[in-house]
Amino acid sequence: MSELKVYNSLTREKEVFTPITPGHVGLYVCGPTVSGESHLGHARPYVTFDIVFRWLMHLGYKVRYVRNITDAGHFEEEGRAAEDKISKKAVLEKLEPMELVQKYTNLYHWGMKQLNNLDPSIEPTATGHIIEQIGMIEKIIADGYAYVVNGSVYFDVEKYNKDYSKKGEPYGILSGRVLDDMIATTRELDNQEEKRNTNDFALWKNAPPEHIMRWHSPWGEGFPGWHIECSAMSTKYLGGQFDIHGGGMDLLFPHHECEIAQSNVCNGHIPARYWIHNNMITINGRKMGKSYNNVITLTQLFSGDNPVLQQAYHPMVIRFFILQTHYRSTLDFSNEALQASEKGLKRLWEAYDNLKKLSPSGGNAATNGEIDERCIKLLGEMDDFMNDDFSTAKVLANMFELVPVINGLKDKHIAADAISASTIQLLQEKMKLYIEDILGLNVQVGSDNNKLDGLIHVLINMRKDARAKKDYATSDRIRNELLTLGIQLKDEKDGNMSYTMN
RNA sequence: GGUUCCGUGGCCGAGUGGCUAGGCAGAGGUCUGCAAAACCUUUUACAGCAGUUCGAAUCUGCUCGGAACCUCCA
Repeated sequence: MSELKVYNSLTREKEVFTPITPGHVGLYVCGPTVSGESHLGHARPYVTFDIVFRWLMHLGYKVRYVRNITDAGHFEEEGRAAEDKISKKAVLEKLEPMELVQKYTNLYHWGMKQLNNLDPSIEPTATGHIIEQIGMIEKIIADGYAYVVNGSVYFDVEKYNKDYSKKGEPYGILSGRVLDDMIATTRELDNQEEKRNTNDFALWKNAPPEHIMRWHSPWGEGFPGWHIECSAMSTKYLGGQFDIHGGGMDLLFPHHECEIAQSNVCNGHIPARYWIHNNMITINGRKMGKSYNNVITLTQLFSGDNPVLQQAYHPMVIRFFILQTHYRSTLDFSNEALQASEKGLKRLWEAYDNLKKLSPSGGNAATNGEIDERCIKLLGEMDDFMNDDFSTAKVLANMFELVPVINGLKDKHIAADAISASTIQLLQEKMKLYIEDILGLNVQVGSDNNKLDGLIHVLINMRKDARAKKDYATSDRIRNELLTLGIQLKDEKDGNMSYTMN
């Protein structure tokens, strides 16, 4: 089997993946800020890195997957006016930030479950690691790369850039930005007067009186800066240098750049060796994001309750939609595209169902060597595609090429012994492995559907009887009325009937 | 303005020099009491211009168009 290659944003090249500690992988992914509901755009990185997680485990690595919850520090952005109003109320009437955080954390977890993402190994919160963050800031100050002003602490980007450029690690190494150019072109921003230079960023912010979330620190009451939590938590759980750091492309600058600077000062390393970034989901060619007012939340997506949605979409359709493209390409949302995914997934899933029912009736030798070899080739390539920077789109393409073979065997268009028993078995094992374990596609029919299944079979038998008597009025009525309920009967070649449900 | 990237057939999307993914939609056919599904066949491509090459969607340059980041953001 080929070796795993990943595209490293740091070098802008596809590189062979070699873990620092043989057999183990440390994976850190930037998680959500839980001050609002997760939307379709958030689904992308978590599905993307769920695939990375699953594939690394499949390759036999013991993976520690750390994905944080940002539940501190960012709340001043969430509508300051509303916050001021709330602070005048009694304690129980007030918006308690932790209540908000809890609500959206729960909703986020629900969404991840719907999308069938595996739980990370550790899901640390920013509020739970204030001490570690303060510790890191103290170290940065002690080393001379940060300064205190009015109870806030800022990172000295220019000094860092000057010193670390000598090591070949200038500020901007990840995003390709050149500090001198940036100084010339930086926009005017608020609250910049405390900084020595506009590119400096906050490690700790002094909390104004109305700010609800606040902690004691050596510099007074305040809250951590926007980037330090990831450095603190990745260091704590994965070490000063770990294997993979992931997140959305929009985090590349400044978030990951700042993380590199902080961690480099504290730990003497660029924190991760491989940086993996997923691209955005767009809608009408624009990134889906709060500031564009074009978000579709996950609850809306699954319920259809949003004006731009023509219908509800099953979470697995969303997952399939995401997997049909490479993670580094933009993915454009449209009802048409999602409906195409819905149909495609249904087709794949039905073939997979058919495959599970096939018994390897052929002999050891295939009577149609051409098809037999083609199956083996298509299945074998899937491993190479995954190893080639997680090309799920190609894996799915191969699966779809196998669909006509599977359906052909089932409908007897292809002779049962056309492919060998061992190839059938391989097909069954590998499709299960890929569909369920690696791509994580799982269309739950539900275990409590036995009664419904029995009921439908009563109707199927009635229809069979009617057809035997050539009472087509009755047989059509059963079929048509079930269809209006979303249950579609299909007459099979051998006189049996099957059904699918929407 | 700077940094990074993209422009593929009706739609979505793979694809880094020759072997022209895949899905959805469209067309024709097989099967069926009729359907549906399935199966078979099939049409429409590589933004434009110039260059490198025996040969380019794929490399280079220019033009046009679009996006992300530079500010919270997956």
